[in-house]
Amino acid sequence: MPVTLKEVAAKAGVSRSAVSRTFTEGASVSLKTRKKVEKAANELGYSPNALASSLTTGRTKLIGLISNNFHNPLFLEVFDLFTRSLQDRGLRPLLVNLSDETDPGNSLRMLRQYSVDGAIVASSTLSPEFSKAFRDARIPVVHSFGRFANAPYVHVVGIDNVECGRMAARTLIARGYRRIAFMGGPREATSTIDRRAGFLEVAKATKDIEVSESYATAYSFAAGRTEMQRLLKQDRADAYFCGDDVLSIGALSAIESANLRVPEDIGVIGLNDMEMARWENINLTTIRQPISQIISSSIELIVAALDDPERHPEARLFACEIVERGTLRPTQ
Amino acid sequence: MPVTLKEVAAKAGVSRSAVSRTFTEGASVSLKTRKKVEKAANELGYSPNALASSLTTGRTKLIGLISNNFHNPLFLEVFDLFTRSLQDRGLRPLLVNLSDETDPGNSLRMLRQYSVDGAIVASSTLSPEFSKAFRDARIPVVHSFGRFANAPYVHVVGIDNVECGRMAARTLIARGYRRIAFMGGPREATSTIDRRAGFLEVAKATKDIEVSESYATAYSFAAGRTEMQRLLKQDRADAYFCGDDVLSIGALSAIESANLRVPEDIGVIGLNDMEMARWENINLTTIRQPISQIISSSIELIVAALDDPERHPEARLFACEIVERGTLRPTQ
DNA sequence: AATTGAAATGCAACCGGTTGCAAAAATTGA
DNA sequence: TCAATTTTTGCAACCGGTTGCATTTCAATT
Repeated sequence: MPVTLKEVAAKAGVSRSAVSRTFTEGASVSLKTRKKVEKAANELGYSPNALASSLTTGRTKLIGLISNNFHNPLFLEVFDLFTRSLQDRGLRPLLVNLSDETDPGNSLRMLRQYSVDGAIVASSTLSPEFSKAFRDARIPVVHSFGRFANAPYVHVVGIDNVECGRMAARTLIARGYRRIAFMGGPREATSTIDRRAGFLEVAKATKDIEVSESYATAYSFAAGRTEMQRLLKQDRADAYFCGDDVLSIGALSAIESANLRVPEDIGVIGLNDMEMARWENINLTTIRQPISQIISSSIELIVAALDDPERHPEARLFACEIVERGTLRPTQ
Repeated sequence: MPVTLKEVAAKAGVSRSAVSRTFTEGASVSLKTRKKVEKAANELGYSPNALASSLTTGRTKLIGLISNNFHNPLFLEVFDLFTRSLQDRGLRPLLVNLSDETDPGNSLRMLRQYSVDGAIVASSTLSPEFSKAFRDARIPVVHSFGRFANAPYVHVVGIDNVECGRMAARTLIARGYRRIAFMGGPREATSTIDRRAGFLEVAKATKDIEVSESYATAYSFAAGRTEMQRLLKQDRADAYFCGDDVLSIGALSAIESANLRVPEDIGVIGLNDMEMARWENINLTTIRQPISQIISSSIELIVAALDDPERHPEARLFACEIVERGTLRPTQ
């Protein structure tokens, strides 16, 4: 049904090569034939079949966008930015939802079948096995929101979670909180592990500070609320660093339900600065993750990797900053 | 670099056709050659190139997933469900972000270049021109969250927005609110228009009810808050039906900031029942849109349309229900 | 053992493009 | 004006598969 090269060639009275060349950047065509071809193409409503051409060029301009974070509101912003930036560069996101997948095999196979030029793994909770699988299949990959390493196995773009943990601890201490605690997300996520490490490091190095830790079962509102309810029944801390904003908001709601005041009775600091943190009825003090920088950097990196698949893996880290809102006391 | 059919054929000592047939459902191959081929394929790590085969079969199993709602948290759930269901059926979502696009031409061209088998337009605010453009290009399309019509131009799956408006009005009236108001999203969105119509219809048909209306500039928290702040300075109503949950939450925050009590001083009812409405510190009474039904029905419809592109366009509507939470007084 | 029909196989053409190469056309310089 | 270049063009082969058709293989039947 769709118009093909051949038909355009026939109508324009030129060879198929000529048509192909008019639609190929930098190919050698005279102005005269180009005009003829363009005219015919317009009249027929022709547009080249990207998939057919990929067969010979070896490039599909398809990029696998792989994630398992379909419940973290931050990721709506993430998808928005990724899809727009990819589109702007003429690349197409093939979305892969890994929510209940643990084995990279399937998704890898699928992305190979569609000959994606590259893959972006966007997740802080996904096992590194996924990125590794792509690397081994020689598909350029960047792991966004991944874990930093001095000698990364694939391109990694993200934040320094250890430093975020330190920053959180320093901030809580500076506000005069003495009994501080880390409330993490899933124990096995590298982001949880790193944030905890930084947090404890500073807390333990500071005298007169008591520190404790606990874990919610997921990065979700319900998990945060449940965990905070449990904590409130016990011997609670003065301030909590929650592994993530959704978790913090869940915790805040538990605190509120228990008729305790924030930030006077309990302080809370989150991480991410997702949209809801800004909502005036939530007004969460948090650590901002510069997602638009992370994403544009990821795109830059994947584009570079497309040009040079042998490029040495690189880790790019971005600094985070405290966003002052209402859930922490002012500095003493 | 990737292994091709030819190599497998050589290794297995059979023709290329034989290899192709072993990987084609229902093709005629003897058990013996199938074994040989499978062995060779496994050893080489072969998996067929879906794009190359689409050239002859005319099917890519690619589905364009088109949306402009990258700021409505509901759509994270929507994307989650769509991508999973598509994957479950062996279809692949090619994501198109239409956020700042007003002309269907570009996206249509792009999706044609990639020979998508079909398209799902997931948006309540996108102009019908988009779906029409696909229909005209003879690409099967379903418009999810689209506007109902008796003789729809394409497949449409969604809710009866007019009926939702009526339901909202009836509910507010039943709770004893007398001065009720509609706070819509963008004026031009069909969802806004329809919800308003149903709301006014019931309100005007009920005696002793005073009704008014106003519009926020977007379906967003900030827009809802701003609009409610404006309303509070004026002669305000007793209860508001907001065009959407995010809008409602923005409105709630304005009410709270003005030290008015919900639901005693002002009642609010939203629409969507997105995740945040359930959050205990928000606890929004709202009208639930059955998104998982809408989505599974959309998928069903697109799959059917793939099989029979000439299938008559059909509109499927789903009933909504009130989700009772804390922002409306109990029935008097 | 011969006949028959069904199942399996390979050949070759095709899907919609791209591209190396040689021939043709246009341009340049003398 | 003509030879030497440079640019443009078309041919034909190829990318990685699929498929109609004729041929071969196999099992069932007599």
